[in-house]
Amino acid sequence: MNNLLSILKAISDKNRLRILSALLSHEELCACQITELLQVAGATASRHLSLMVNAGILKNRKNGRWIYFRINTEDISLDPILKWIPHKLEGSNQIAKDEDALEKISLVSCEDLCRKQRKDKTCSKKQTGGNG
Amino acid sequence: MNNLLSILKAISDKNRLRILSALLSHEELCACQITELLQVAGATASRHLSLMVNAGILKNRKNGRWIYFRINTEDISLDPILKWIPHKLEGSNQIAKDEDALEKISLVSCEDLCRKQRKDKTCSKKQTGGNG
DNA sequence: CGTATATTTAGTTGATTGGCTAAATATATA
DNA sequence: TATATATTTAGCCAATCAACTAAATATACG
Repeated sequence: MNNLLSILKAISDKNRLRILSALLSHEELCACQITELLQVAGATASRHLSLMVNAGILKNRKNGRWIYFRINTEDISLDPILKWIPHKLEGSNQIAKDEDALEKISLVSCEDLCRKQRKDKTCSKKQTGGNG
Repeated sequence: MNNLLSILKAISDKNRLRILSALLSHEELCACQITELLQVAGATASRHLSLMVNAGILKNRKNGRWIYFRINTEDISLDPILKWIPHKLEGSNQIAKDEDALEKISLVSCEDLCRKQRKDKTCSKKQTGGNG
């Protein structure tokens, strides 16, 4: 029961459903790509991802500084729900937008993507010290 | 997406999963029977039930003072998950206990069950006035 | 109509959760 | 080794949620 509950809780959140849907059509995505897709702080994306890993829905693989996530296809007991979800997501506006965004994100290397995110983060900080 | 989310949220709670499991094996149960099963306040059971009705998972039917709930079998898009859940709940201790409890609950009429619950409620209240 | 009563709705409270920033933990590279 | 940097963890805050009690809303029945 607790196992099932952790699976259900891991997918009953908008952003985590978006992650799942992205990985159902993209095999493997880097943490920075997920962060870019959701447009949240890296720490926030990381928390969602580790929740899904802990629930057994995702697996990850480290490659240097980057960590790649994918659906855990080893647990075949998940097959039915992983098949059902995209069916219920058909026609979703959000998912369609995400697919567009993912196409663009996929074209950029993780290095470039992370550089951009670092810049975005700096710019969004309040300019307390001023620089004029 | 919001439709799917409301379904997932409606089943990603321990007590609501217990309700669902009970109705997967019992066709139809009265609000007072669910209340008895969960051992919560009637209002609490009612809130869980209406959440599930709003998500489209359950339907209800009024019969005099009693309201009976059952799985909404009209929405066939729910079939896959309704089949998957009991599979993932196999071997759950909680569900086994619930099945035992339901056997006993089913033997009692709603009138008797509600009378018992009224009595329980009265007894659990603090005896502010005293009666000795 | 008036009383009893099953269920729902309102309103409150404590726990959980999703978001953020900052600090800690790897990893690559000079 | 020291620096840069991708990700995770920790700590905080606001929002959500599950539980309760009390009040409101049906419904049965005299």
